[in-house]
This record gives sequence, structure tokens and C-alpha cells, in this order.
Amino acid sequence: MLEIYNSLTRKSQPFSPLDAKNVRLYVCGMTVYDYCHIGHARVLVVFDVIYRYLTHIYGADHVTYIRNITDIDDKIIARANERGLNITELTEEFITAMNEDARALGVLSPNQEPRATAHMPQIIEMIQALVNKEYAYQAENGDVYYAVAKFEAYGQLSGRQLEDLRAGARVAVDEAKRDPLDFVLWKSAKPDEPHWDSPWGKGRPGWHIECSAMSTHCLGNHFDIHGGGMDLKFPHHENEIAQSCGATGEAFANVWMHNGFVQIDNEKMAKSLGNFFTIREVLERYDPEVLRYFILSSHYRGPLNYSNVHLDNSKNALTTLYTALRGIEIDESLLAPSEYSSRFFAAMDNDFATSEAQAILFELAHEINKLKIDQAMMAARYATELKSLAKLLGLLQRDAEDFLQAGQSGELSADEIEQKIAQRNQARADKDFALSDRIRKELQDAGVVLEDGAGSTSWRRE
RNA sequence: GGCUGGGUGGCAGAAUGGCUAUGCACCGGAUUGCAAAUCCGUGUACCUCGGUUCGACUCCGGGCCCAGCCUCCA
Repeated sequence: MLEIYNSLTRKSQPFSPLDAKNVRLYVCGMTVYDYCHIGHARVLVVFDVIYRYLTHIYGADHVTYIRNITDIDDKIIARANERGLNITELTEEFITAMNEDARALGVLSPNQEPRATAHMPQIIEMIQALVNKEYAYQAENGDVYYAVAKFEAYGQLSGRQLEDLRAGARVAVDEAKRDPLDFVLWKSAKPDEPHWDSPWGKGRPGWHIECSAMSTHCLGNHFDIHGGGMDLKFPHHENEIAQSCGATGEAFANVWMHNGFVQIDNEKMAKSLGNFFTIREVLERYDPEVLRYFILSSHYRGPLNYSNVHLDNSKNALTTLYTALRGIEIDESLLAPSEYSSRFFAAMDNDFATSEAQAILFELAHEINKLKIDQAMMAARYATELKSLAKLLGLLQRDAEDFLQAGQSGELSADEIEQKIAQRNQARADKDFALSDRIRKELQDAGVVLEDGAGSTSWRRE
């Protein structure tokens, strides 16, 4: 039985979907004005695994996963201006880049990736509903604000009281607002800013409304899971609840999930601190699967401390797993879930304990290595099981040799390596071990490790 | 100040009221022409102070420390 930690109730609860034939998941995706960093990689990978696992439980056609794209906001406008582009040129560029990054990381496509700019009618409709119900008002300056005090449950997600928020408010008081906590739903356009027509004049949506409008539009008023990074809990998600519940009068998401931050030297990785890495920078040095493995090596709610040492560690771990699979013919017809599968599922059922699930993969690899010696059939059976479990994490789906021998440009080519190996094996046949060892050393210096097996020599890159 | 999480062996990272996590690294052995891989094996822990208990790393309470949010942010 799957249990999920719900940020709303602050405890783990058995998950039961509103409709098991259509489990609905919405995740706040990216605001597209720059390349994705490792923090974004974490959201992508974590929710990809959640999506995979829900699909495993409820069936491929019974999960709807929506990950939105915010393609209009202040930062986008500012960045487009800096670069002399219109906002569409800018956002298209980074949406393409994001999709490349996601694909490299083995992230499955969500069922839909709705964009804010393509949902203006839904956004305006929701704001109108809020105005009609007097949850929102248009101020003197033309902006439309949400009147936070009107929504009784405000603060339930983040565990805050309105009074505490007011006391701690560091927001410069905006004269147009009735209450400093009110937030903007519709911003009237300044000259030269991108804008859309609305009942409140030309303008653009505020930051939070697009997610309320798109999730409702794609999944209905009331759905199962809403996720995103920790930092979105307040104010973004708190405001979404206020907007959606206010507008529809119905419950919104049942379960709220928030993934923890990526840190560097135990400090939050953030653009403002200048200590972030983009996904593509990391992929220049590491195989994308290594990054994926690393992300899944800690629980999604905890912090994830990034460092090269940790990625090296992940690479070694993945090498161990692929080595076990090496040379074994995967045969789906052999698949017979064993005790390892039950333990793997038990781990995943426990709020997606991926690091624990990974541990099971190693035990399977261990088992395979032992069986490999004289029970090929059993080894193949477990290897098939290993691969099928790992698939739920989006790992180990490549051919083992492909992973182990994957290299960077500028290194020795596979052909060159094979030639050296042939020379060395000739030397070995001639008992010229001095030459043989020289060739081994030469390859080793080039980052290639040789492994002499029975009758043949295999190799991998370090 | 308010609100969230968290403090486990050299590093990373889980579970659990009494018994082995797991990975990487390290050490010893097997194996190898030499290696690598693999197998076998050893070692290193549970922030602190109280309490509950026959027994707590695991439950409860106080303290200390760390990170995050309260302002754009995955």
C-alpha cells in the first residue's frame, strides 16, 4: 500500500486516488528564462519516478501527469529585454533546452505541458470568478489583487497565521493593496510590455494564477497530487489553494508533495548566491545516468548535497550494477518477481524511498554475480528482474557495455582500444608479459581498464 | 521572532523498540602470469541531557547545532 507524506497534513498517509482509473498529478515546472540547473533536474527526476511508480501501480493509461511551463513573468520580460528578443523567442529557446536536458536524464514526457500564455481565457475566467465572489478586487492602479483575509483557510499549507505573516512581512507596503498580504492576480501592462486584453484592461497574469487555472483546466477542480520544490510551498502553493478553492468552492489537491533542495557545501544552491550548476555543465563531465542515480540516492524530501566526490561515488555504484548485468541476455519471459521485488516495492511504497530501493538493486546484483558462475539461467532470471525494477527508477536501461564504455570525445576510440587489446593478447600468447603489461599501463593511463576473462578481454572506461 | 525539515560509522545514506542496511572508500583472504572484476571476511555509528521500558539509535520531554521558508526561486 503506497503511503505518501502530505505537506498539507504533515504526515504520511495511505494514498487513495479519487479515481483509480485516472490518477491525477500536477507538478509546477519551470519558468523558462534560463538553462535548468541541478535543482530543476531534481524536480524533473523525482516526479518522473513518482509518475513511473504510480503508473506501475495503477496502469499505464490510468495516470495523468501534468507539468506546466510558466512562459510569462517579470523575469522573462526583463531577460528578453536584456537580450533584445521578444518573449516568445526567449522562452522557445529555453523550452527547447529544457526538453533536451529532460530527455538526457531519461525523464518521461508528461501527458501535457501546458503553457501560461496558451491559457489566458482560463486564467481570466478564474480571476473573474474570484472577483465575482469578492475574493478579489481591482485596485486604483488597475491591478487585480486577491484579498487574502477573505479566505479563511489561508495559511493551512505553510502552517502560518495571517498575524505572523503581517508581523514578519518584509514586503514593501504597496499602497494599492488593501492588505500587505494581498497578492496580484492581474498586473496592468506598462507601455511596451507584453499584454493580453481582459475585463480589467490590458495586462498579464500574476505569478500564481496560471498554475491554478491550468491545473483546474487539465485535471478538474479536485485532483490527487500537486507537487513542486520546497520553496514553492509558500507563497506559491498557499496562493494556489486560495485561488482555486476560492474560485471553484471545491477542494483542490488532496496531497501536496515538496522535494528538498540541492545544496552545495550545505548551503542552498541558488542563482542569487551564485553557486549553481546547470544540468548541461554537469553533463559535460558526467554521464546523465550518473546524475540521475545521484539524485535518487537520497530521499526526495531531504537535502541533496552536490559535489564531484558524490557524483564519482554514484558513477562507481552504477558501474557495479552494470557490471553485474554485463554479458547476460535479458529475457522478459524469464521474469519471475522474487523476494527482492517485494522488498523493492515495499521501499517505494514508503513515500518513495528511492535510496532504500537502490540498496535492493545491489543485493540483486550481488546475487547475479554469484549465480553467473555456474547457473546462467538463474542469473539471467535475476538480471531480468534487476532491470525491470531499475526501470521504475529510470536506471539501468542501457546495454551494459554501452554504459561501461561510454566515453568523451578526444579519448581513444573503441577501435583503437580493440587494436591495443589484440596486440596485448598476442603478447600474452607469446608470454611477453613485459609488453603485455606496458600496453595495459598505456591504456590505463588513457582511462581504460582491461579485464581478462575466460578466453576474451573486455574493457571499460573509468 | 514565527513556521518547516533534519542531526547515524571515513564519506553518502536507510530501516528498526531487543538481531546484518546498502553503496563508495579502507583492510585481510580467495582468484589472476600481473591486474581488473567478482567472491568470502574484518573494522569503524547512531548530537546532548533526562524520562518511559526487562531493554532505545529507534518512543516522550528539555537543550544544543544545521538547513530552508516568511521577498523572486525547483
